[in-house]
Amino acid sequence: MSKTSAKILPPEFFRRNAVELSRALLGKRLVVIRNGERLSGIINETEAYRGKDDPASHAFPGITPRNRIMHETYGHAYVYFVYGMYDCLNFTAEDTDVPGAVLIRSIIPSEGAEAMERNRGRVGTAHLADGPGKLCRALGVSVASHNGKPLTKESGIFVEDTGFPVGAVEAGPRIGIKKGLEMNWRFRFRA
DNA sequence: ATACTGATGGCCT
DNA sequence: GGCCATCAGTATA
Repeated sequence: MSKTSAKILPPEFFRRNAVELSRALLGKRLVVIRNGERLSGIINETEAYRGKDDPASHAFPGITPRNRIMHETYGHAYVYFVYGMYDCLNFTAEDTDVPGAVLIRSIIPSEGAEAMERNRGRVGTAHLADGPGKLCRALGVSVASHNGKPLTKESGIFVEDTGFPVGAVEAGPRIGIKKGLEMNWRFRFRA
């Protein structure tokens, strides 16, 4: 039996408008290699963040130490720490020197679910990785270990196309922000 | 199901 | 010093 190998998305995949990239990432598989093990899940919820045209974006005020990678280049991990407790994972988008990123809000666990349960200190796949902070805990993603890394096999964090069928996509306002609520830049599909 | 709240610390002006 | 791109617990329905 030969298993059809999933294709790793190349950097060029991310080189586009963050809003378009948000939609395009739905159904793709996020993979993190941890202790030699593949931890992965299908991306089912994302949010787009841009630059000067987006008051909710970390990039809105201009370049700062934290958001630097959002401006510099596409196809990299932008990981930030919020609320004193949680890490959130984004993929940088747009062309070089144009700010933009996609926040990964939720994944449906596929490989390594048991390790994810341990990482989360919780039993069962329900609500294991259905939030930006939760999925980082589950996958072991943090600022220290992943921020600024290119999304490649060598980095141990990348995205694959497995041909997962995405049904109807719903768009709505982004979560947890107070500005930019008029943009429907949150996307998701139901499994 | 929705609504509220405390925890907890880095980032930015 | 104020503001968070969050979550788990609790309460209420």
